[in-house]
Amino acid sequence: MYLWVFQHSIFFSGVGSYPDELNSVQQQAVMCKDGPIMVIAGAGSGKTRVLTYRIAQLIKTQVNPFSILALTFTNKAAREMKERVVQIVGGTDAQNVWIGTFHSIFARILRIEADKIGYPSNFTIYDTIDSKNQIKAIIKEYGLDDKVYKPGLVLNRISLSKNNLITPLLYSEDIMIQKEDQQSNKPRLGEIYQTYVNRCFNAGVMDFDDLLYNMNYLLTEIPEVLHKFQHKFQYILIDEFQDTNLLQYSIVKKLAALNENICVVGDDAQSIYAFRGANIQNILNFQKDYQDLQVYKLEQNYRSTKNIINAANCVIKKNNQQLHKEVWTHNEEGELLTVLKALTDNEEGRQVAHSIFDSKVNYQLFNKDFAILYRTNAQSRAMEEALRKINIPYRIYGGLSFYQRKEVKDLLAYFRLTINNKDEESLKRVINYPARGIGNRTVEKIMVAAEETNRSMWEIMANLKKHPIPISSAAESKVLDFVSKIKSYSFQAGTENAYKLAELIASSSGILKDLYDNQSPEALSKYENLQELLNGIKEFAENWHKNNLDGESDDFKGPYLSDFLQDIELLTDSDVGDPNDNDKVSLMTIHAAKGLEFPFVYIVGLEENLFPSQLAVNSRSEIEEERRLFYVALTRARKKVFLSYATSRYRWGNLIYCEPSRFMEEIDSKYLSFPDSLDGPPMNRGPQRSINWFRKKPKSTKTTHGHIPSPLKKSLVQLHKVAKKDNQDFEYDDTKGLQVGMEVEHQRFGFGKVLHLEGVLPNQKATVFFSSAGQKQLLLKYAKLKIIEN
DNA sequence: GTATTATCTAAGTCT
DNA sequence: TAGATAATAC
Repeated sequence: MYLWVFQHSIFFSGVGSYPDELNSVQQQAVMCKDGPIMVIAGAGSGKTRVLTYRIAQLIKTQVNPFSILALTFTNKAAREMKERVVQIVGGTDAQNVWIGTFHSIFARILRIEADKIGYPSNFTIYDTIDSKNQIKAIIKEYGLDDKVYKPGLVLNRISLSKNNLITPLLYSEDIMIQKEDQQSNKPRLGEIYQTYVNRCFNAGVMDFDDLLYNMNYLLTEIPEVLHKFQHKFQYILIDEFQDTNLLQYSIVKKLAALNENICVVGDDAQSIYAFRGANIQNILNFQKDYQDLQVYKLEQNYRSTKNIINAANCVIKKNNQQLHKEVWTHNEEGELLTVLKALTDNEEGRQVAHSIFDSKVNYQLFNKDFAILYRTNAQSRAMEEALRKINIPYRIYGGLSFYQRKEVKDLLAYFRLTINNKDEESLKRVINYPARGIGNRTVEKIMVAAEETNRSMWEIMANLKKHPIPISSAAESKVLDFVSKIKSYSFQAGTENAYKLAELIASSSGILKDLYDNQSPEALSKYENLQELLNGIKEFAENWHKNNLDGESDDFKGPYLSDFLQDIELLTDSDVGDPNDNDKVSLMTIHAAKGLEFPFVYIVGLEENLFPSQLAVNSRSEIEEERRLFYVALTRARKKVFLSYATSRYRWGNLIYCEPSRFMEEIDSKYLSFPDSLDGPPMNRGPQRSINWFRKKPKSTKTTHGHIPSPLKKSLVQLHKVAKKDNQDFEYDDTKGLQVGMEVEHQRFGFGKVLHLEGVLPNQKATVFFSSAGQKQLLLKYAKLKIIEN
């Protein structure tokens, strides 16, 4: 409380402006309190700063934090915004502002209002994998060819329809759409769409798009809800407005219709989600829809060097479709952008890794100062391997997240089924895992019965006694066992603490045992992942208690399992960071990098048909989107950009030759440097050569940077020691002369004793007993065992 | 109904 | 290359 007063007194002493923190345009955008406002914010021009100070300023002028709504696209952006508001106005007020992603805020509202549109408030959420599986099942039932009706494409089309407010009915009535589907030989897409929507509804489930779609539906169909939230949210702020689609815009417009206190911030040059229905048109429409709109342009960049800004401007200039804007900076000129050329994708990885190593030493930087950005997730592997080889810690954002791993999804499916018995994808996932004798035939019959009666599979299963279906009595009793097991979980979900129940489910469902009994290394790591998930729940429960102490601290046992599910359902793994251990190189797609900044940025895979993507090269508008993507990538960097490409790479399992990306050529060469190839790492060099290369100062840094910092030598020696140690331990196979009875060490299983040997050398197999992991059969050429003693 | 093996085929970006 | 699916054996 004291803190709160203190913070506010500082505030009021500032007479309401922030000359030290904000430039004049930023100040105007912050101080202009009421009415519609649009801020066109160039890259690095302090857009988040405007948003956060604006929220602070609103609170300062006595606006109730509960009536401020700030919407972002990513959890990360939301979290950062919240943190920064906390810094300015203090904890309590900031916590009360509704800051979140479109999806999470709407999910929160829908939980409260779900019954008004026929959903249970405990609805569960399908992620993309679940949605695809559901669609796959429908395609199969219809007897259609899933090579024509590719589930991913079908989902895409359904998603785009929802985001453009096209219902299944409108879809099947639209002549253009029907013609399109006929031409692409997929006339039954509309039917699939309708069935998919029905199934989700019957299962009490929403997919990502439904969270938006149903929010809009709620506001359209239930006037009392519309009025409630129109009155509640007096001030609305939207981040990354250029990425909103029609559906999102429709919702926002409805919410803001009463007060018209809406502030949108965006940059058309950074619109990179048109493929998902994002509509640049929204920016233009906004000007039409709000006649008394105030527009502010932020053009001064505070992030990057002149060279980077100039290079980025060269690129974006090639686009026809754009609002006029001139981004400029007062920052230093900085270094030229360095172009790296490699022969293969793996070589590219090596060069980038070595260049990072080198820059780290030359400029005395941390790992976390570097980011490697790529167009597609598949490119991360070469980078990972190279970084691992020279022992540079890294962290991958995106890709297959923790929550998308099979074993994690399996356990979560039990949780989801516990909370929402009707959740069909979760049901199908675990009904026979671990194996309990309910086979495909039985499941199919349940699905048929569900389809015929327009009910969920669960309802069929739970009413087997009253409404039998043609399955064997053995199968029936197994199904009933399963039903009663889930029912007992569901019962406990209302009384039991999340962590306790989660543990109970993990063990009594048999998942943990199944993995434990299977002694393969894969199962071991899956087992560990589940333990990690359980630990996560434990931590969640503990934090939850801390955060809710002031509230209902009576003898409340919560949080419940449903609280945990709601907390994680919309998380992606970029949200599961470990804050204590964050000195790591970041690897991510450019899409994921939007809104972030790093001192040194490596943009890799700059090749035709990769970046720009081959799927985009045939249309002007898609090429422009790729170009904006490149613009986003360039403007992530503060100090220096490296552009790299390979002249060949493996794709679809075979080697293809690549040409440098057109985007590189669009940068005026006066902003580029091409290091003499002799100075770069030579191809196929052995470990000896690479060490020499490290020691030699590369030309690129020699010409642009004056001196080598003095601790260079020391760090070099240290880093090499680490790298070497790692290699010696497990890279070399020194199991020649391995005999029964010897003590060995394995990278994962630790110490063990050889019980048995069979086969001859290239394929020799050993049976080893490990104290920590039990008995294993290992192929020597893969296991990389190390002999400890005889 | 279950487990193992063989074959296939997919790889664009996110909530 | 790896994960998913189909085919096969048990």
